[in-house]
Amino acid sequence: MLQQTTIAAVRDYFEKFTRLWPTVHELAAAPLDDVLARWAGLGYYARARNLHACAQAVVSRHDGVFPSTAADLRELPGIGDYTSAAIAAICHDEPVAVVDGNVDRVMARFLALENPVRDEKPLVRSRVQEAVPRRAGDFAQAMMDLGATICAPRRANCLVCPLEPQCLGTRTGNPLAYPVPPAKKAKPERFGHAYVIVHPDGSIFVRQRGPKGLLAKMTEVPGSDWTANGQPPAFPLSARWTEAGTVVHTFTHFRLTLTVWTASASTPLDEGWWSAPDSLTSEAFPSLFRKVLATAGALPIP
DNA sequence: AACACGGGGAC
DNA sequence: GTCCCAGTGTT
Repeated sequence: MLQQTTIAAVRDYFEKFTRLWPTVHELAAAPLDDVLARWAGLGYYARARNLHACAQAVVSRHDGVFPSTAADLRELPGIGDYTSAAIAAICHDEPVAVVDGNVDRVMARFLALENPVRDEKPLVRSRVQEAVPRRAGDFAQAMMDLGATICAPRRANCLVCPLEPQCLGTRTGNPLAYPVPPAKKAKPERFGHAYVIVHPDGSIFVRQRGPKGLLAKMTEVPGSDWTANGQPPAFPLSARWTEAGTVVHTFTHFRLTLTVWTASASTPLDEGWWSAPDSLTSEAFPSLFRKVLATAGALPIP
């Protein structure tokens, strides 16, 4: 959950997940759709699918017990270089380099890297690896906490930093110049339409998104493709359609503006289901579609 | 190596 | 508005 996501955003989700599925066996046995529904709103939904696949792999390949080494952990779904090293170091004191975003920043400053740290991964990893002491887990957490509290994104606090005597960044006089940001490109704009069909009994017609790509397998309301040019709406059924407003949502790599349309109808579309008002909040809606439903007046403003 | 992949909190 | 978060998987 904490991959690219702050503790503040994760905390409530973590509490609910561990209460609902306290063991790897229970998580492995849970339907994926339930896991996705509980993940809804947290983003990066591949993590939820990986978490579920990881639990199943631990049960099927490892008899329900997590492997102990970074190399073996690295084979599990959703466990990459960082997470495998963090588990091995913190749980078992394996002497491996644990490099998260905090450590990237600390090392970019410590080494005064002139290139974006993304392009210096091998160097950073090897320099951290050389420094790993006997208490590898404590070292890993110390480095991450140093980045989180002292060598922070907008403040370096060099006066209280234990690495200051050997830090090249502070020696340049402007440690905040590091890490050098990668050249960023503008976010494209996309546009589309969302169709909120309200049944006379108050339920909303929803469906599941496709198995791949953005927001895969999450719940949505019917809508158009999201293209760069604004197209007129193509309503999915004949009814009295009303424009309820627009929703603007920023994804990682583009900005989307959806026009929200509502109509009353009782005929379902090909694929999907009617979701009653009571069940609407437990559907696997990403934040985008929560905004759409709020704009349509079908959900309280989140 | 570059890109796809969400959402929110802090400033 | 911008930046960045205890990154991973795919191409």
